[in-house]
Amino acid sequence: MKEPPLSDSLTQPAGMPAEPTQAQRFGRARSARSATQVEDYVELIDDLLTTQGEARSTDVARRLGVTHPSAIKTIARLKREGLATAKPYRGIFLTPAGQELAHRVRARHRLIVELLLSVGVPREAAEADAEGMEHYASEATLEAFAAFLDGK
Amino acid sequence: MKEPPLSDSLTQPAGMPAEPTQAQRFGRARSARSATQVEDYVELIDDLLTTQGEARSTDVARRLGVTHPSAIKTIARLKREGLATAKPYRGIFLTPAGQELAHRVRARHRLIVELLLSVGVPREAAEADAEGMEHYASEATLEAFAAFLDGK
DNA sequence: ACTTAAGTGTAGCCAAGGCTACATTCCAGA
DNA sequence: TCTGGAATGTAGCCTTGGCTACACTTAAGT
Repeated sequence: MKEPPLSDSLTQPAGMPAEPTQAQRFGRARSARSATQVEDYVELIDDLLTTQGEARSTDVARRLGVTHPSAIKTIARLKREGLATAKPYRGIFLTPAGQELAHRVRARHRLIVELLLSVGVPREAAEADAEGMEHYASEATLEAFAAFLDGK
Repeated sequence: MKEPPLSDSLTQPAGMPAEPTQAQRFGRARSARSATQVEDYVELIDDLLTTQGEARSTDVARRLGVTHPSAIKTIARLKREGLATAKPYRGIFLTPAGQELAHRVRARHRLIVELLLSVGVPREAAEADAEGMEHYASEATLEAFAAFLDGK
């Protein structure tokens, strides 16, 4: 999935038939969708590296609930994108870029879980739903969440 | 994408290495991801039918920001799944099941936008982010949102 | 009544991300 | 040391959901 051009964001005159705006929104959602995979993997690998000292493809597969060939294929994509490195039969490691991304993703995840909890979502549901929702929260939304939690 | 078995949900003893739980969460997120497309289309078609009186594939394509062959392909899927009907060169219509789904999806969308607004997310971001997040909100979360908005 | 542009449909390509089946490598215990 | 099972890697298939290029209807304007 190649990201669509996401064309120029002309501000829409109020009250106009806002088709382009809607199309942009869907476009943004599609881009986010294609990034979710990369984000989940990087976060998980970072987690494994810090808690277990190593990240092996089977561990990644098991934690994600997919078969190991699926995991390996995606890890290959991470390598292509310069986020991870791995030598055959050795573990997986993150490049600085990968680590950077992992930390950003984790912070975002935690923020969203916190917000969900603070509006009364049960812990289990908050954790589960955040797993999907986190990939769609824009900067503006994250800022608002932080401010809300702060002012509570 | 076929939905994975989503294996048995044994409740996890607290403090244990909660791998299965995490795998289940990712599994749930994957299922949700494959449903997003269907939900978006059904909601949009319903919207076009009520506001324009008809839903044509090019309109759907334009509103979603994709080419019309892409739209047609997905609409074919809706037909396969019994959510929509269409005769060549005529418009697209929703079956009762499709309408039911459309209404549920729209209600959910609105609820999420409302919640985001109520915690201080700017309108534009709320609308855009809801487009992606809505597909991941569980029943428990939606109930919590409703309760939160109610008690405000 | 024709012609033509817009709308609609079809064919075929690509990448992502699942899967199963099979091959290879590693390492621990006999 | 050697050997067998677990871990890892590869090959090949499927579906989804994008795309472009091309074909066919429909309907509108002259």
